[in-house]
Amino acid sequence: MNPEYVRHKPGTRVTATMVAKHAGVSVATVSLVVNDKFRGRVSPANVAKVRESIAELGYVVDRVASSLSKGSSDLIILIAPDISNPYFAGVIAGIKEVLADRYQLLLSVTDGGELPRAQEIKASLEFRPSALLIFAPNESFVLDVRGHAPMVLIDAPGMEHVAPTINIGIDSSAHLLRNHLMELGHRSFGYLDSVTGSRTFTLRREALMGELIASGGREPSPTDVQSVVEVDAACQAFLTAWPQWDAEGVTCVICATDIQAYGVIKGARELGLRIPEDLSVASFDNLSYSSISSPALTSVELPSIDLGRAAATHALALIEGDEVAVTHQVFAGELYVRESTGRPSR
Amino acid sequence: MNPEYVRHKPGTRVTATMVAKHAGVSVATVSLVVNDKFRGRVSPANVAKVRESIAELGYVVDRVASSLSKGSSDLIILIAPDISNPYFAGVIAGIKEVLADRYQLLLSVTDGGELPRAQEIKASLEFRPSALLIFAPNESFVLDVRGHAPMVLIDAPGMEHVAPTINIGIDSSAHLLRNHLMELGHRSFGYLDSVTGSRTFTLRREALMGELIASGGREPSPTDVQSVVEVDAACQAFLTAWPQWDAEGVTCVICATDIQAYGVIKGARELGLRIPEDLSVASFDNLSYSSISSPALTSVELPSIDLGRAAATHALALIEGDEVAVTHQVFAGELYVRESTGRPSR
DNA sequence: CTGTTAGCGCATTCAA
DNA sequence: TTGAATGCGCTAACAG
Repeated sequence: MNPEYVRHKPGTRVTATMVAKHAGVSVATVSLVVNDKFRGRVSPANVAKVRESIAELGYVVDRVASSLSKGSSDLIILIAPDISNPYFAGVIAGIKEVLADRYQLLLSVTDGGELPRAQEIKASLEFRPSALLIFAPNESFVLDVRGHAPMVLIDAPGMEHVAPTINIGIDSSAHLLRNHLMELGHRSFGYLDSVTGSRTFTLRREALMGELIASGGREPSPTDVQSVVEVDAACQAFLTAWPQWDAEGVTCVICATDIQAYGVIKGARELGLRIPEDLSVASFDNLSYSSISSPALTSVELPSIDLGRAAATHALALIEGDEVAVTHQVFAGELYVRESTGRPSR
Repeated sequence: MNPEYVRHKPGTRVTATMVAKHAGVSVATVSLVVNDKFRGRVSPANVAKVRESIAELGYVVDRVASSLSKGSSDLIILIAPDISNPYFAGVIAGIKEVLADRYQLLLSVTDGGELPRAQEIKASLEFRPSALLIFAPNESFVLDVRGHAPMVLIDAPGMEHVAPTINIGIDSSAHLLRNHLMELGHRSFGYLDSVTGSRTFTLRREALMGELIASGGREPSPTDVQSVVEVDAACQAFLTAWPQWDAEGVTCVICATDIQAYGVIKGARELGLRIPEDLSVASFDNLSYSSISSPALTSVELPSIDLGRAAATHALALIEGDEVAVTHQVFAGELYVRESTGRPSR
């Protein structure tokens, strides 16, 4: 009961026909004006009249009808598994930078910890997007969807044969981290994985643990420790796993993401463990918070903005129909050594 | 030159007509089946045939045409100023929880630090959304837009007369923080604001500084210290302001957001300032990282998930056309006192 | 139960 | 330079 509100009045919508009538021209003329295609096609007088009428009536183009007519919406859809990870902010920033005003970016966010499902992708396809950017898919369902719209995969190692892919240099990152940890003298490693078994995460684990074990390290049980990408969930997972890990001599815990590493730090604090004296912690992402956490976190940078930029650039090329020479790009990250890793004291 | 790719082939799109022909039925029947309205209207045999054809041909509904025909898209648009603030993740989670599968959530993200502009909102309107959720607007342009679609404002203090609004209890939050800081003995306060002069931020500052000054505190120059909501930007802003603040006896810096407080912590660390002995830091948001920062951050919780839930619930009610009794909700937050605030040593 | 038909609002022919 | 006509693919009302 707030009479002062201007409530939504269905049926009140202003159409091009109404504008045309108001301006004394035809719909075609209105269309030309709103689409900025009137040069040399519409008289200045009519352009002015149409613009006045648009302003006066408060007309906005119906993009739905427009898209139907044109056969495609100027929409690029990003399907991402878990926007709660601040890592995405960087990716999104990179994408938006490239798209500018040419395309609207639509985010289709799956639920926490879930992978993009076929359903999500189908639903996105319904919008007739100009292109699809899919983050960290792991299933072959992407195959079903090919051919419907230009598609670029982001952080999808092992799927380069399916569609153009922008990847993170997991192997080189893992290598950097391994060198660092082995040099410090660690030999027994716990690993906190992400629950979204997407390929990028299994690969982070495999690449790193593979290297560590090949160098003489070992991974004690439990080996299936995982959580969603949230501080508290990761903390819980760590607290549950720690007694066994501790018994088996773990001196270093590596996490799939920085956020989870924060959870481990939190858990370690609760247990009274000193970092890095009693336990070293390292992870992937290098979020900007990692330099001010307590202790500051040793982390491998995964260049988010670059990923976004490259994916968007690639998508634009596909839309334009250009033959794209490079269909697989990899961005390598750097290792940032901070306070959370040190020599094991035992 | 990757021949194995299935490239996007324009014109290949499968339509309901093709499905109908393939299944030996009419388009109307296909429509009924895909929209789950076939009970008692289509024979089981035909339902099966249609479903088979859909699977075989890989048909997906054209939501654009569907929306045009129905007169409305099942789309709810969230216009947000700065998705890089992890605070949004909570809001989005709350919204998605309520919308479930009934509506698609479209995020229209403005550029870093920018407010939702009229342009953004106009562009969103073009999609014929079922509802609009607008985060932290500050301009009266919202007035121009009223009546086009159901609209709910989030974190928009002072705009309750424009549209239904879901707010944070800034006053009570400021009050809690003031009590805490005055009790500790602080009297001279620096304030690091957000650049997006949206009403929620100016209010955070006014409410808090107003109370502090009324209680005998003071705000030294510079008073216009602000940054975007990013760690490094905030760090820079702090480093620039600090010499003067220091000279004028500032013992406590308050930030508009946790992220910015992390920047202050980072800057203080660079300067060799001990927190809280030399400087206390507090802020608004209470992100989950604030409990593991170094030092852990004293912060006022602003309940993000509740905001999202309430906004979505309200939007659904507006869409259904229900007369909504409560058009203005406020969610109060709690104060979390941690290590970053203490008695001033001078 | 099923098919036919008439728009939805716009962009784009094609004539004038 | 302009306007009338056609169709984008689908849904809803209707007639069968």
